[in-house]
Amino acid sequence: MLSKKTKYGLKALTYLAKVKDREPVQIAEIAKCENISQKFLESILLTLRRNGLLGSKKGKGGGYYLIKEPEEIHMTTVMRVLEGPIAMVPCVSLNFYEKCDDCPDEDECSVHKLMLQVRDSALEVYRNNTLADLL
Amino acid sequence: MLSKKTKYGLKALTYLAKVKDREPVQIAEIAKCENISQKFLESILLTLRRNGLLGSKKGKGGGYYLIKEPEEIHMTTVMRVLEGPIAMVPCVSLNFYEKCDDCPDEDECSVHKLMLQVRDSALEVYRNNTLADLL
DNA sequence: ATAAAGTCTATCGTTTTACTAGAGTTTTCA
DNA sequence: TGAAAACTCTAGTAAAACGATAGACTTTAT
Repeated sequence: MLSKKTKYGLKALTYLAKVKDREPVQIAEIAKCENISQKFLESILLTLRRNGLLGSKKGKGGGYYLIKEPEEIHMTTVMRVLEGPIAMVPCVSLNFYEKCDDCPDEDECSVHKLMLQVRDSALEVYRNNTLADLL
Repeated sequence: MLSKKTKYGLKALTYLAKVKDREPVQIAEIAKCENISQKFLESILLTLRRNGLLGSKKGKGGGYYLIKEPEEIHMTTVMRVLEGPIAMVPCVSLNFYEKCDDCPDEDECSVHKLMLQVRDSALEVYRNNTLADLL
């Protein structure tokens, strides 16, 4: 299941992508328009900023804004930042690989075989979509 | 993330698919060979049986066995039984559709757009794989 | 009859999720 | 310059899900 965190994060990014001239937008505005708990959204925007997807401006008239153009923001990045590994199993993860402690031989493992395909197909979708494609 | 339940279930199905003549295999044997907690495996095999994927024979010499040929067992079925909906979000689920309570318009929703594609690509993988393909 | 094996219900500890509280910091603008 | 607006950050928490375990019960082969 997609976490609410990812869902809200995507919605917020989309919202910000529609803003003209990358003017900073206040958390409260996004939260209200997208029906998101404000405090929760705060922490989500914070992680997006820490991971280089958003910029922020403090003080009166401040807020969050996109740092890159929507065309440059790939869904692979967004998903990895918000949701974590794209693979459903660590043993087929590109960025977060981990060997299974059960499972003596990966090449013989049916789960491995199947999940490799699932990862590749998901990856293709995420690679073919930027934030601009979702507007 | 793929749940252990699904992982173990898949391994057990694969194990059973390799058995000659569909002889019943005891839980303990599968648990031992695949490094799975026996009690946990019990409950998994039970749900597989309840959902028509396995048969069981009670008493001495009993156990679980495949009810269909591996070629007839599609991964779509297995995944839905063990893992639940294939879609990452209820609003794009074929079998478990639910409207989002936030989100006024699905067609305008960026999450919806993206997750539709992810669902379709996953579905294609699961449709193209039967248990026989994983041996 | 007895032992082997599946069935079923209940429980339990841990982790994750979704969210909240509240204090602190920075910036703007009157 | 000072007060208000707005972001930053650290904790914490309730509820749900997950992974696993315990134990009593039922069925069947021999």
